[in-house]
Amino acid sequence: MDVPFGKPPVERADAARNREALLCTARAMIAELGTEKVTMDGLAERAGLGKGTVFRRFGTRAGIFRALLDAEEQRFQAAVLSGAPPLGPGADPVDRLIAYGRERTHFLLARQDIARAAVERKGPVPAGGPVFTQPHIGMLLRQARLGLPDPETLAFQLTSALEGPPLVFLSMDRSTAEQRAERCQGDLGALLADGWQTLIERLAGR
Amino acid sequence: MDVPFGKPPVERADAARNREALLCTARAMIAELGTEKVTMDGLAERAGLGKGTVFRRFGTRAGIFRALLDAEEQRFQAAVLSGAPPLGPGADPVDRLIAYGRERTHFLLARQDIARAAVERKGPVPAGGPVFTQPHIGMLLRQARLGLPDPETLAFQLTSALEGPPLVFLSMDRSTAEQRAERCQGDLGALLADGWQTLIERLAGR
DNA sequence: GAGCGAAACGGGGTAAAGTCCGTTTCATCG
DNA sequence: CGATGAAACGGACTTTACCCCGTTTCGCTC
Repeated sequence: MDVPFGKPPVERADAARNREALLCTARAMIAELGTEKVTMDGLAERAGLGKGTVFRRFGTRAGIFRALLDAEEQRFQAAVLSGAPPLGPGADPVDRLIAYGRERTHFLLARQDIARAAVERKGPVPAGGPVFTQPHIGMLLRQARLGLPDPETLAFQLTSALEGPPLVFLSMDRSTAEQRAERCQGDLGALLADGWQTLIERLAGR
Repeated sequence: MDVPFGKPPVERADAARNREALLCTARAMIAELGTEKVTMDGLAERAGLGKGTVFRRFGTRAGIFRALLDAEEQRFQAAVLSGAPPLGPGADPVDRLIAYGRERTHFLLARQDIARAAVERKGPVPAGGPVFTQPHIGMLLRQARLGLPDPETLAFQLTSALEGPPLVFLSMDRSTAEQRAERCQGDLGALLADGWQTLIERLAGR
């Protein structure tokens, strides 16, 4: 029985350089064309690299966007895992749930285009987000001791309620959402965050 | 100002015949290859028609699956709009909410492959489902007079909690879900239905 | 600083969705 | 019936994600 990964065989210098170049070019293209128009060929050409390289680096189109989100996602998760309460550990679980949802809503909404482009269209879960969100919500639900029959499943559904709107269901033409936001004199983020809070508070019987 | 559609210019005979043929062929191909492997070219060829015809008929790949679901979806909606309580009108709104979610869960799960293939990967909402589900949930939430600050947004999020798992988030390799189902000695449908019920009951303060 | 194995690169190749437009077929009306 | 305009058809064409594999570069070792 051997240790699987003694060292994650450190990335080669050229590879690292190219990844930077690609991410940088990607950001530029997104800024000037929008995520829709970023194509693998286009990106490769504009970065002065081969198409094969792009795929080797990111595996899939969505992979590029995931990579772009990665640094921020790390910071977000760090804030949750070891930051200040109520988002971080230490606060009451229900308060943490509320804080998590509010924060996550704004996080996703602020990066909606890229986040949406980062969801893999085939294969497993919309990667990245849910992978962290679901277990976290599950843990907090259990800690909160709300007498729920099946916290796991509920965590699954709450994850969907939280990330679904920004990631998937909000793909409805933006107008609908924005219209409602205007009618309610609040931005969409606030609406969703408040909705989440309501959901959790009721769930907790407050 | 003229009346927009005096008559929805009745479908031409050949068009109707071809649509049947295509739907029929599609069903056959799904049964024997799975939804993944159903391609527009393949379908056209196997039905002995041109590719252009397939697109004219269904607009998009997802459109085929939507068409396949359509009849059943109609029946489902009819049961909700004018069937027997508690799914249909007449029962207490909260009971209707619970019934709706339970029924919808099973409906979607029983057709998961096709339902998933029917979601449009670009453009507006995952068509079909949410378009009906969201307003319906919204209506029931309002009727229930639960003192919710913003039933509309909540309806949006609950729709995501309800349809997200079967349609999107459950794309996680089936194993995960099934493992949990086994561990909990219940099928996934029951788990999700119970989860939904819990969510609504707590929301209603029961 | 030359050799070597592994990793990265490049870009042509494939498959599948979706578009276009010239041709064919249908339903209607004289 | 036969003409006629609208709708449907077909299949070549375009675009893109993703694959493959021969070639190049890197980093290490002696």
